[in-house]
Amino acid sequence: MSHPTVAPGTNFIRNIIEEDLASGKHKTVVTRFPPEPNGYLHIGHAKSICLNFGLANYYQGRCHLRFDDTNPVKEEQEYIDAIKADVSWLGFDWGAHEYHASDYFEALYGYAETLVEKGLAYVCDLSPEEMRAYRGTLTTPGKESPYRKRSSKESLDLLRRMRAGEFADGSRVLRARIDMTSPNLNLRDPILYRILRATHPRTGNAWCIYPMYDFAHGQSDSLERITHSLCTLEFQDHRPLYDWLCEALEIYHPQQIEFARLNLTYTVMSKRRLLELVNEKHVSGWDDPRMPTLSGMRRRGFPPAAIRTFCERIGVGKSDSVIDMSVLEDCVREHLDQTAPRAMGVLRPLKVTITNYPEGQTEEFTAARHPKDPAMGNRTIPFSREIYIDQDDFMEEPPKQFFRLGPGREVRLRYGYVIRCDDVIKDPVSGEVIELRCSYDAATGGGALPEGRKKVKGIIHWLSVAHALPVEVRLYDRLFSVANPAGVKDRDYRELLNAEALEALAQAFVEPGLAGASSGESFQFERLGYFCVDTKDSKPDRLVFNRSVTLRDAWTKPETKGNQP
RNA sequence: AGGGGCGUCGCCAAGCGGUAAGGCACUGGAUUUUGAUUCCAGCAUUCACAGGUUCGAUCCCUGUCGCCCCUGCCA
Repeated sequence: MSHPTVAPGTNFIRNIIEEDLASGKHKTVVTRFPPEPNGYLHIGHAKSICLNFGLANYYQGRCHLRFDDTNPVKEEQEYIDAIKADVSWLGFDWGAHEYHASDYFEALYGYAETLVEKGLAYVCDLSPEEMRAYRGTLTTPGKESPYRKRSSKESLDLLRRMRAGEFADGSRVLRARIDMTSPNLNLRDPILYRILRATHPRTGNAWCIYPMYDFAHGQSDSLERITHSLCTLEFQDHRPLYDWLCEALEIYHPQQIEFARLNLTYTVMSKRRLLELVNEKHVSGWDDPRMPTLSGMRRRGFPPAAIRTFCERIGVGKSDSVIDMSVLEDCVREHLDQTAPRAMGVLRPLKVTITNYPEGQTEEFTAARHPKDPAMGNRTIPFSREIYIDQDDFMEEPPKQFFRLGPGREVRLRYGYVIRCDDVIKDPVSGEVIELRCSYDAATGGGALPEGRKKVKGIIHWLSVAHALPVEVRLYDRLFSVANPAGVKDRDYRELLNAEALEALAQAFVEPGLAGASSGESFQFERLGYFCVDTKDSKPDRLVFNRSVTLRDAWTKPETKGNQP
């Protein structure tokens, strides 16, 4: 089905599957990824996708993509399309197995009549407020609805008329007859069907009653012969109901297994909050590169393979956990380091004049596209009298540990000459350093080091002013300024957004060789990080690069790296 | 005594009665024309705590403590 991914590590779910296969309970593994199309997929969904598809692949079974579309007021076709695109991009193929809970509406309704006929469900006329009052509380039992004693015959008639549209929205519901005194609230005669007049993305106005999650999910699993139904921890309390319904209906009974959802530092994972960030324009959209959505990460330049590696690396368990963002960043670097061609880019240009280099002269240096992959070939980099270096690579009063450029200091231009800073030119008004006047050592070209010459420790990137390609670079960082924005008491998470998560640099430059870079293509800007051509705003004559992630940096002090707890 | 879960290194996570894998982070050091990569080395005498069973317990039993989830006609 899908191309092989990372071999799954051992975890409690695999152990269960191994036992089921060994005991003969199952001969094959059938899983499913069941998104509700009410938002875009995020990295938390990726964990579930990789788990479900990964398990199916590993055991040579199959994994279905099933939309849990039972609430038409929140669901949209746009989300269905986006979800499919994201799952494909992540590298998984559901083949012919695309399903929708709405495909089963007729079958589900049939199950409802069956339950009524068996005396296991009834139509209840309590109002929502009354229903709440009758439900009891966490510590006190509920009360039975007066409609609970309704005959099967009457309930069946009412159910059919509910479907026929004879009653107003919210006026009646179908309930399972279980136990109003159960300590598990989900078993206090849960609602199975509600009356709701809303246009469904797929069934249009064919229905005015819709099944609840509990009466759709497990039944869909059963119809599809899912062997292992994996869901997140908050559904643990629903499992007794899942089981009760399969038993009551006497249908194929899949096994529900719960695992902990993913939490990542410096971001939020709830669809509600992500939707708010989009609607309130805190970000440019679901695919804003700062978002933890798959579409955001795609635009940010994260390779799908890196996300798969990440999902494998974090493991699967049942304890609430928060994964450090550095784990994801490491996965991204790991993949990009191997695949991204190198190039030089100057983010905040500082002009340098090589005073002893002939005016009008140009020469070209040759450099490998990748230090470890000769197959990627070479590139040529033009050099001339005036170059740009990054402002960060010069300090007027450098500390001893700083081995880049400073007054009177020497530094090596990557792939080029060793230069010495002779003069620092400042703006007479602002005092800002606006130009450096340096001299070069002609004997050091292309990395050469003449006999007896002291080795230069610092190496910096640069670009010839006359040849540099002007581009826009967008520096992205973590969305929030605190590790757990959703967990900060008395502060709305929106107040904790990292104002520096996006910095657009309109005056940046890159090697002329990048002129033809294609949309989405990734490069490593040497010494800076990985950058990709933005898929939305970049134009052939005005490239826009997004920073995917910085390089590891042993120089920048830890406290300035944004790693506070 | 509402119910359901969870508690192994800063963050994840293996482990399933025989004496604590691995990853991230961090700290040293080597290589390096990216302060990158790579490479070596270090990093839990201890598994929430207290008892018990056992020759032996992170793994079994009992109790305690801590954290998470559950009172939508959401999923």
